Amino acid sequence: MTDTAQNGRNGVPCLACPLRLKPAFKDKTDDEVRFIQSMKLEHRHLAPGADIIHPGQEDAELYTLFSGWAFRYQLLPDGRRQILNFLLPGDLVGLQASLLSAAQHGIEALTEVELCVFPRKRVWDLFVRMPSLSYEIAWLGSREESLIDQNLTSVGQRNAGERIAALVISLYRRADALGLVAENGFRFPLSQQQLADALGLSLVHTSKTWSRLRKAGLFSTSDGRLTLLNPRLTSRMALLYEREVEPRPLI
Amino acid sequence: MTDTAQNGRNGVPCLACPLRLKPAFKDKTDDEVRFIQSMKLEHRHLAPGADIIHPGQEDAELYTLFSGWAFRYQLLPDGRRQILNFLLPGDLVGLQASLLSAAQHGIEALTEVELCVFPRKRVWDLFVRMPSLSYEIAWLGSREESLIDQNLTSVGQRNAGERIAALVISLYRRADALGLVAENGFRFPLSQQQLADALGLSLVHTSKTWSRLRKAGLFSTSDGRLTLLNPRLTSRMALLYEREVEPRPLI
DNA sequence: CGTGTTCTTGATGCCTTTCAAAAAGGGTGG
DNA sequence: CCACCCTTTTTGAAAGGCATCAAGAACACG
Repeated sequence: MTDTAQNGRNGVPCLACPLRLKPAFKDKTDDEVRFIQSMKLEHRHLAPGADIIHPGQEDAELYTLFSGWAFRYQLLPDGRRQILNFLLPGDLVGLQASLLSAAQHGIEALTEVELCVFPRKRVWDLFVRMPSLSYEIAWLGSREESLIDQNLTSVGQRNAGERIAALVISLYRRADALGLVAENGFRFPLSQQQLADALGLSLVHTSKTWSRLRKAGLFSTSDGRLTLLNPRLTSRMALLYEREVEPRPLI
Repeated sequence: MTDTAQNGRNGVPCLACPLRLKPAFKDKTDDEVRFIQSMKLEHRHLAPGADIIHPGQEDAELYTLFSGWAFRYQLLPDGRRQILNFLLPGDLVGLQASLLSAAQHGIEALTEVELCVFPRKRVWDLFVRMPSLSYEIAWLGSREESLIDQNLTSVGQRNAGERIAALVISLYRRADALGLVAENGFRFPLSQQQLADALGLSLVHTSKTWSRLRKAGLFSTSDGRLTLLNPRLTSRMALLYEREVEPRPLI
């Protein structure tokens, strides 16, 4: 099913990484890819719901999400949960946690995931030995910050319908850049509770608004997939204008 | 009034930077500080309300905030504004904007500010020549992301009173680490409109909740200063537990 | 085919927004 | 120093969006 079995403990060799071929990612020199390969400790496979990083963890490793979806979240002492952002294939996972002394958030697998594991200790090496990669890591960190900025703007300023539209559009575009969209549809593994926690809305209100937008013909769902029926209307409702998705580094 | 006049266009020499002495910051080697000095193009002085980076700007420089307060924000097409985070002395300004091809946000001076200007073009040099500094820049980027995470959690999960309490506590702690607090009071230059935009609340509701918390004895304001009268109660209302403020790099 | 989870729907209430206008500051010029 | 104007803050009233409570429907799974 995955490549793990055929390729053993380290999965696909980085030089032959299928993700690298996607238009979403920038080209790398062989040197860089070889360095990445040498840093890669393990190819890890986790089940849906598994903890990738738990809140407060002090020895979090750095990962690249090879396949599947995950999300980053923060808890309040009384149990309320905010989902901060979603992680899709090619995204760096745990950069913040691997740089800071303790993780200020948790990361959980949303679907089955495969992770390329890079030991925390070697991140420093990378900065010393591979400036080009370290620059790209900082770039990816900034890109993630920019995504969170947008989520914060959404939660702070948009109403329920606008928030849902914005989230759907944004995930659609990211999935599309990865070649995961077929006939305007893509795998959409979020439960309504997770949606609610990402949007800063109650479960009930999320459900009602979600079905209102479906009935309005913005999108449809079936079998864990979401199909965007009216992208124009959806992005207009979201007040979210197109932005070029420039290719990004894949570490 | 400021040191700018006496020190000319480059302000205080970095080796004698008074900020560096504060306990909030980690020590640096002379080599590192000299490199920073050599990268510093200018010491810039701006008035309150000035644009430091405007939304969409493609040639944003990198700055360190030497004195004063600023904030980062994002606009929706219809004019709604979300303030993403506040910047205090010693904070890196414009990292995201200087790495990405176009700024996804604006940055505005809240008070008079002094900025150390580092040319965008030389950021790459820094990654090649000074791995220790590049690592610290990535670290500071992650720290900023962590602050935004907390704001997102606040806006998504806390009610009006809790949000205000959390913001006040968080700014208090940051100001305290910089030695800006005297007798539990510190300069608090936010208008209620800015507060509202940071909290994701309407101006009216912000005003009412703000005065409710004042009357409840959490804090008082006068003359542009805020005094924290009941830190325990405030942080309990905010559901915000203490966290060690570890010293951070000052670039 | 039970049993637990997730999703849906209805009813109620409150937190927050919106509308409106007065009060309080802040700065300028006479 | 006061009159005047503009911005910011405060307060009241009404409406609405969203949360909460509750329970039934749909679904997944062993």
